[in-house]
Amino acid sequence: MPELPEVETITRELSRAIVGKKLSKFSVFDTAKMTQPRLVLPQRIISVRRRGKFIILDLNGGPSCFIHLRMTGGLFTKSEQSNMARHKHERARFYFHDGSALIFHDVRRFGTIEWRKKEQPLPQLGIEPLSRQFTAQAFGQLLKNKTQAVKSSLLNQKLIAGIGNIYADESLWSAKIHPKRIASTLSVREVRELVRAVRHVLREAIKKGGSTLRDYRRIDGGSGSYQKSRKVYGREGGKCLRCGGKIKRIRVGGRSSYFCPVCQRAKRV
DNA sequence: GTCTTTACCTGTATGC
DNA sequence: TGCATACAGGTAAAGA
Repeated sequence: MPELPEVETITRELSRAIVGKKLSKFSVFDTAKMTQPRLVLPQRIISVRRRGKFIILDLNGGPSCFIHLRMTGGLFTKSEQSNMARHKHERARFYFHDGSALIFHDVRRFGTIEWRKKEQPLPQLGIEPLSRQFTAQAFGQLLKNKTQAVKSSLLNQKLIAGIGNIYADESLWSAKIHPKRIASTLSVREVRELVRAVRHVLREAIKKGGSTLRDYRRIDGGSGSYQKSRKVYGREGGKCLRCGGKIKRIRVGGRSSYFCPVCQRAKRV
């Protein structure tokens, strides 16, 4: 499930692989979900960047291509194989002048590709958690009126852009905060600790190329390795690596949430 | 307006 | 083996 570290990894790899290439053709195969854009081609790819969980390809003459991988989407580069047969889950293909291609693969068809002008705003996205703007003060302001569970706030892309289920659980464990704590009841110290934890967890995950638990793959088909560093996510019944407590799974906002009931206590407010 | 639940979607695991 | 069912979760839309 691509979250910020996975999307950042793909963005960096794509940047090395396709910036400077000339896009000569773009084909959509899943016409029920995506429309064929009106594009004047060829155009050169001038940059690949990330905002939240979006991957953005900028062309020299515009528009830009906004890709969201959602649950099972993936981007794969193929050298000299732009004429190769299409896999049943391939949803779109970018063809380049040199004969190479970029494949958009998505089993569950949640992923999106949108072409829009660079200056056209993205859906409202919150603070980038790895930017300077993500301070304890700024985050505290965002949470101060929130009566929802802190985990739901972490997953709210309008507040913070890029965190998904895995890294929300890992960050809350690192900060010793129960996922169901009401966001507005966090102390200044706890908010500071959570900001530190989010930054730390995301940075470590990027260093390891993200987490490959099920579907996520890098652009050459390789895996990330942060799944080996997970402390709680997917470890129901296992021992807490900090206190030895038994990791529990509960549902928060309709999502499976893993935590240690011993060192992430639900505090009375 | 805020928060929670549901729908979208398909492969995989489980139980009968 | 074959079928039914539950589950995974990012996001938008519907419902409370």
